[in-house]
Amino acid sequence: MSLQHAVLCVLEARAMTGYELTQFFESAAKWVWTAPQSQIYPLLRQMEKNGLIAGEVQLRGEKLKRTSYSLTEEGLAELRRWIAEPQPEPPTRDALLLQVLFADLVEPEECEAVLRNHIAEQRVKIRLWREHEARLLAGDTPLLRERLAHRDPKDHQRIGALKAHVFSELVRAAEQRVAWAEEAIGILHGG
Amino acid sequence: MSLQHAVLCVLEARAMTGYELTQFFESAAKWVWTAPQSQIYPLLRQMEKNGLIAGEVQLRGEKLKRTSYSLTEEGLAELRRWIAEPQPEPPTRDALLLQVLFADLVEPEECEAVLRNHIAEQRVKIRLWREHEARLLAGDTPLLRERLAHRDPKDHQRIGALKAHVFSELVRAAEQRVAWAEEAIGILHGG
DNA sequence: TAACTCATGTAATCGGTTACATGATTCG
DNA sequence: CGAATCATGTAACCGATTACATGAGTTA
Repeated sequence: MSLQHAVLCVLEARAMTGYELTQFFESAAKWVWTAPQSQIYPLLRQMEKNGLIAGEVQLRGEKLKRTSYSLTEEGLAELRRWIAEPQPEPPTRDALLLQVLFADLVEPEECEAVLRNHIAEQRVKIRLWREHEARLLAGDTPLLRERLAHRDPKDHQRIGALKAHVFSELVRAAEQRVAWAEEAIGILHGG
Repeated sequence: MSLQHAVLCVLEARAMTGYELTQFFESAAKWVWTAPQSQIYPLLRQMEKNGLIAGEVQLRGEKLKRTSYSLTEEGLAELRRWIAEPQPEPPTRDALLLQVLFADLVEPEECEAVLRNHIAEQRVKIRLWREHEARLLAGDTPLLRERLAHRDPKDHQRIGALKAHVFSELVRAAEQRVAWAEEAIGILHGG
């Protein structure tokens, strides 16, 4: 259950409600972890039960309650432990590579269409990640600001650079993938 | 259920038993799709029920039966359909990137250890994939030979090149990842 | 004969996906 | 007033993981 640690990461910046976390994790492509709304709420209750986070019920209007969750000491300790521990590498399961591996079963044009579709999707992601990278380098995302607020100012630049570096990896990986797909199209047509 | 299509891919080369398929999909790192043994047998029965594959019971010795599965017409048609259809891109869920994103919560040395561990793992994979790539270019893997046997000889070179290109992507992606991790270590120490 | 490989099975559990449901509040 | 947003929930299902179990055939 690694969403748990992704949630701990986000809550380290500031307390959030299930709704806010949902928006965060459903804005899929933009970030490094994704989760649907239906996973968030049960997980939050479970994490609270385990003492990793603490919920504070607030009132909005007359009847509407919302629960804002924040990290406990225990939650922060668990997060630190997790960050410093090597995680098992996920098994490879890549549908596109499988499709290209057996591309000789279909017409070259069919495979080319699949690859071009992939290229287009990667380019969308590249654009989003690049924007995010630039904003991180400028120290300009809301979450980053809130995190920096309780860190030593002399570390601010380094922290921002490290975060931006993460998104530069996403960008470079996607660019590499685009270049590869273009080469594959060449080979398809007997290049 | 995409393991289904990975199984169809493998069976297109030649008929196999559940045991053979298990070995194929459990030799994890080497290939582009992974699955544990417990997934294989139930899936094969289900695929047979759906008419995608046909099982032929063979005898080994007195009592020992084994079932060898091969593609049906329907299975091949489904495989062709799947290969030519764009697959939804998997959501990003990258533990290492998450760890580096929040590396400022731990000591730089702790994060460096995680990154060095990652680099070592990538290097192992790179070596395996490179070997496989070379063998594919030489037309030298058992499965490739069996596939080429029932394809037009004038296409052999192109098919091998395309398959090798897939593994070159795995290699390049892993190399990129290594380079990135090394840069990250530099930034960690305030470079 | 003991160890290893061949060969097939099941059950519990987990994390994630899809889909549906409900009601309050705010905004145009 | 109606639409959009805020806010939380549940249930069925799927693919994958872990772990355990069984027995026949082969080899040293």
